Amino acid sequence: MDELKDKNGLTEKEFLARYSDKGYDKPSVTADILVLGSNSDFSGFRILLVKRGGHPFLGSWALPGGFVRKDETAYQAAARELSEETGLQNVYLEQIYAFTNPRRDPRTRVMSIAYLALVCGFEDVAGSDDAADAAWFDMTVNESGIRIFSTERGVEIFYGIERGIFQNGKIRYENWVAKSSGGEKLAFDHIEIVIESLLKLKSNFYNSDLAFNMIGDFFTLPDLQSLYELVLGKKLYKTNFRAMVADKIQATGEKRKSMTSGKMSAEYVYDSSSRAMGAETSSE
Amino acid sequence: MDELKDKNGLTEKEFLARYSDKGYDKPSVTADILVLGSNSDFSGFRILLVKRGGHPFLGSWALPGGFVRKDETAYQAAARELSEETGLQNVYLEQIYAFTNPRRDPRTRVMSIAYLALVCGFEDVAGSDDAADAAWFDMTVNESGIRIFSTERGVEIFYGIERGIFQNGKIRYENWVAKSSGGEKLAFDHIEIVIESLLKLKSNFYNSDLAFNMIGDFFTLPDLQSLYELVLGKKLYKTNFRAMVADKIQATGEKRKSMTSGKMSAEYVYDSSSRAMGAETSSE
DNA sequence: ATAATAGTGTCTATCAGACATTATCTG
DNA sequence: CAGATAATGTCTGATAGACACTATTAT
Repeated sequence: MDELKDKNGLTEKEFLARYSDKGYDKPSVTADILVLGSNSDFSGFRILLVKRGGHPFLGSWALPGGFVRKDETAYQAAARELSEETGLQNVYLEQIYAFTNPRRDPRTRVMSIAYLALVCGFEDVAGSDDAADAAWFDMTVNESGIRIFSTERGVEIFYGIERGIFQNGKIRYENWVAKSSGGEKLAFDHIEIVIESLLKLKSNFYNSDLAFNMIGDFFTLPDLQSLYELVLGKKLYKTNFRAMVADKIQATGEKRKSMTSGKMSAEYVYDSSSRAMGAETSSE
Repeated sequence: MDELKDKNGLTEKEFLARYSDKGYDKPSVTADILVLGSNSDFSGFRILLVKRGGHPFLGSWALPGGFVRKDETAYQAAARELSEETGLQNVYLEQIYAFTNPRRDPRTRVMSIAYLALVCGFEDVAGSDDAADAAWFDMTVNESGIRIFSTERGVEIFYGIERGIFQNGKIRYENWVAKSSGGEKLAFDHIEIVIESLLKLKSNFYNSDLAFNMIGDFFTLPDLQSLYELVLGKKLYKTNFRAMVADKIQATGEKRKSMTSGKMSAEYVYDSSSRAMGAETSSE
C-alpha cells in the first residue's frame, strides 16, 4: 500500500514530506454559536450576544464565536468558545449549517460553521470574560418577524420575515428571509444563523428530548408545556401533550411552583432511560 | 455609522484597507458530494466514485469533490464539481455536514463540506472528464453494513456497521460507526459522509418529495414504492403507501411497464403544485 | 367566594400497520 | 390455465386535535 508511487515517482511518505499548500487561497473558518434558552416564564427566548469591539461591524451585536484553531474540530471550537463566554460545560451543541458566502465578511474570506447550543436560559449564566461586552438578550419570534432586545442595554433589533421560494432539483421549497427595516442589526449574516437554527430546532423539537436541555432538572408539566409552545410557536392541548411526554418523564412525588403560575404542580425529572433512541445527529 | 473608529482610531474603511490575514493558520476547504441514485430495478443504490490519481490515498476510490474556489460558495463548488463529473445540472443538492477533524487529510488541514446530490441513477449519466477514473458503483445498505462494489472494475468495498452511543447535553444518542475489516476502503473519511447522508435522507424521505429526484419524470406506483422501500430499508404496505403519495402525483392516463415487474401499470407524473411546502432546508 | 389553574376523561380525525379480495396480465 | 402482480377495500391501533369536567388553591 505505502509503496504505491504517483506520476512523479513519489511514495506517499515522500509526497507528504514535500507537500506545500502555500499559494492556495484558503478561507478562514469560524465556529459561531447561537446560545439559546428561554426566559423565566417561557414567554420568550433568551440568546447570548457579544458586542463587537473592533471592525468590521464595530459596535454591533454578534453571536459569540471565534476562529477554529489549528488542532481542534469546529465542534471543539464551539464548545471552547461557549465555555469561555458562559462557563457552561456539557451543553447540548449541534452543528446547524456551514455559511460560505465569499462576501459574508468584508475583511477576507471567512466561512462560518454555525452551532446551536441549548441552555437553561433563566438559570442565570455567568457573563463573558472575553469580548468587549456580552449580554443576554430577549428574543421573540412570530409570523411578522424576529425581535431581539435588551431593555437593560437599550438595544432593540428587529427583522421582518418574508417568505421566499427556491427550487432544488424538482422540488420547490419555502424558506424564510429576514429583512431589516433600518435600526440596529446583527453583525455579519448572523440573523441567518438564528433563522436556520430556529427552523431546525422547531422541526426536531416535538419528536425528540431536546426540551430537557432548556429546562431545569426539576420541572412541572405546565412549565414543560410552555416551553414546547414557545419553541413550536403554537398552543398545545394539555391532554395530548401529557400523553406525549408521559414516557419521557418521571414524577418525583414532590410538588413545586411552576414558573408560569402561582399554583403548585407535581414535580418531574427527565427519564432518559426509557427513551427510544435513534436521532440523526452527528457525533464527531 | 461608517464614522465609527476603533481603538486604533481607524474607520472601518481604513481598517479594511490595512487588514491582512497572513500568518493565521487557515484550513483548506473542499466540497465533496455523494451522488446518489438507484439502480434500474430499485434493488440498490448507485453512487458515483472517482479514483484518486495522486497522493494521498492514491488508487483509492473517493467521493467526487474539490476545493471551494475563491469566489464561490460551497454550494456553487458542489454544483460545479457535479456538473464537471456528470454533466448533470439542476440536480437536488443539499448540504449535509461539515467535517472538520484536523487529521482527516494527511497533507494539511482540509475541512470538507459534504453535499448530497440526488439523481436518477439508472438513466445512464455521462462519466467524468476530470478525474483519473470515475465510475458508478452499486451500493447496498443493511443492518450488517455498507457494501460498495463494481463488478465491472472488480472492486468490492465493505464496512461493517456498529452502533455507538454518545451524549450531547442531557440526551443520549445512538449513531452508526463504520468499521472496515480490511480490503479496499474509501479515501479519507468519505464513508462517514456516506453514512451521514444516508441517515439524513432516510429521516427526511417519507415526509418529503425527495423521491421524485431519484426517479424519472414518468413512473409507476410499484416503482415509486420500490424506491421508498430502498431508501427506508423496509417494506411498505401498498394501500398505505398509495394513500400517502396520492396528493403528490397525477395520473397521465397512459400505461407503462414498471422496472420491477413485467406487468403494465398506470403511469404517473409528479404533481408539485398540490404540495404543501415548508421543508426546512437552507437556500444559499 | 371567586377565578384561575392542575389534572383527567373522552370523542374524533388522521394515518400507518396489516390483511384480504378482485381484476388483470404474462408466460 | 396458472401464478404473479395491479389495484382497491377495510379493519385496527396509535396519536394529535379538540373540548368538557372535576379538583384544588392563590388571592
